[in-house]
Amino acid sequence: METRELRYFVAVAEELHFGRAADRLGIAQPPLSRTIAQLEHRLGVALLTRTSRKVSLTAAGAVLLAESRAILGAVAAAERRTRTVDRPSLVLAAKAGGSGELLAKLLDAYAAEPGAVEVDLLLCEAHTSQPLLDGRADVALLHEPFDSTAGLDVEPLHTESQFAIVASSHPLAGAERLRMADVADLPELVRWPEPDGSYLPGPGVEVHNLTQLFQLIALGRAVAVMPEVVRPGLGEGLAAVPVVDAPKVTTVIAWPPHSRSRAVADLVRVATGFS
Amino acid sequence: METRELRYFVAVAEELHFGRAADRLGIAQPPLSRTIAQLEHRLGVALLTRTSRKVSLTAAGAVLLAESRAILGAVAAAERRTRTVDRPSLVLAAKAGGSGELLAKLLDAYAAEPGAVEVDLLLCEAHTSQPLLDGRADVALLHEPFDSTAGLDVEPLHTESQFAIVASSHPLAGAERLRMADVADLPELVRWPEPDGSYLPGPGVEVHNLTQLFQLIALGRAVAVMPEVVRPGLGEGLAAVPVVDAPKVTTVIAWPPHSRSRAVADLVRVATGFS
DNA sequence: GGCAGCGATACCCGGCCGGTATCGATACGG
DNA sequence: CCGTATCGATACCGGCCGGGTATCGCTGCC
Repeated sequence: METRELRYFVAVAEELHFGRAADRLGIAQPPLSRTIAQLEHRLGVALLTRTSRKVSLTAAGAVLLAESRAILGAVAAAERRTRTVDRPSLVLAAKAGGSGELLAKLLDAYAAEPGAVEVDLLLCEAHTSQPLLDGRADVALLHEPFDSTAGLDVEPLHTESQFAIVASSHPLAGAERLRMADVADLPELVRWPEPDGSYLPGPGVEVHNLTQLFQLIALGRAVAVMPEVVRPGLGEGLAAVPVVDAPKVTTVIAWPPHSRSRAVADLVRVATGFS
Repeated sequence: METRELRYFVAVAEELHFGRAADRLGIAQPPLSRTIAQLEHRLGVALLTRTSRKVSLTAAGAVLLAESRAILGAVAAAERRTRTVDRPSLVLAAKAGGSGELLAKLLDAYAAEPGAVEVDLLLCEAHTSQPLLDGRADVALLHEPFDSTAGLDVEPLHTESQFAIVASSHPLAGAERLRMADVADLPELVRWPEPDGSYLPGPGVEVHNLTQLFQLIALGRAVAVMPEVVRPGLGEGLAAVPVVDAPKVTTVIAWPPHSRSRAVADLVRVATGFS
């Protein structure tokens, strides 16, 4: 299996449409059809079921899609790491708006290290682990249990409890403390995007980032349960009420398991040092 | 980067010789030279330094070699998992001669599970984690701290202390208990192969598997420190003496982080259930 | 039943992959 | 010090494969 075939397959599996997939790949549709057919032939398994109106994934196709994404991510990561080995630098992914203070402390402490290299920040709206898997980043600050840490090495840094963020005018804003049951079935709960950027069907507003979320909450259109770190970022018109039985959130530093980078090891050591 | 290029590069990086690498790949030397040169050109980095007498890896080349091995392993794994999704089966890697009883218990308990699939055993001489990384196995029984568990999800099953295995006629055979210092610099210690099958230079006999090792020990040519599990497999002429300060050995069950297989989850649950 | 959308098929072209022949450099032996 | 063997690079050629256009066949829909 060549990465070209995997790229082609991922495009078709994601679009579920040969024409659009070919378009996205910048090639014509017939060679794409042919390549997928060859791939299926060599594997001896059907990856897609096609009628002339609809394309869908088989079980084998679903497996290969997941595997292919991981592989293509690893290839991109390998490429970047190979390219940048001579001019060392470090890309740190973090959630925009989250863990501001921790991040500042970490960057300062690391910069004071002997042999520290330049650190580039990659601020994500959501799915902070994604850049780690596709090679855009070397290290990430993640929040368990929200972010997936599958396939990554992690060290916990900090654990904190969660708060309900509501509009000041919301009936719950005056409460001393809340329980999950108090917020679990409010109609104003929101939906975050899936890793591929799509949204599962269901009730609640589709939300892209924290700023947008806070605006919605201030307007009384949404309610969210979030860790303590976001509190300093709350503006006017928002209130944070402790949710005593919400799961604790752990901030972890994560990196790819095979990382041999001196810089990553230093940063992790510094981070765990003052946790 | 195509997997073809990575396969070619790995061959050259491992052989450090274009001719032999081309031979191993079943192609002629000139296209191999050309492909590597193209790869370097596209990456904008030198991967190898060549004189007409010697080829060696650059820092970038060392990085790409490690990454490439992981990628090629992931590709092979993806292929096998995609192929076998419709006729589910499970390949379990374990060290030949190690953990025999635990293995039998595990297989029996899993077979009794509803929805259990066929389990194929892959018995390894050493480096049991390798088949997991290159896709030949779905689950493995590993022994920390001997086996590398980098990049794998693990659950500990069992911890045990270590014994020195010596010939009955050996001066140490009569001891009640030993310390690491007693065996650390015996001339009869052995060398195990590296993951690539080669042996680091140094003193001691090169050893391939347990049977061979036991034979060497019985002949008084070797001494080894090993976990308790091997005891039942010891034959005549061998003695096991506790080494009180040797690191504890933990048997773990390990699987690739992105595994979505129902069968793997079941097996892990069964294994951790009776640990 | 005509039509539009979509994947498959047929066929052609150009580039790339792999082959052979050879060169240039280097270590080594006489 | 020079001949020689070894090894990677270069030059050049042929065939295959990846990508293009044109078209077919099927299917759901007005």
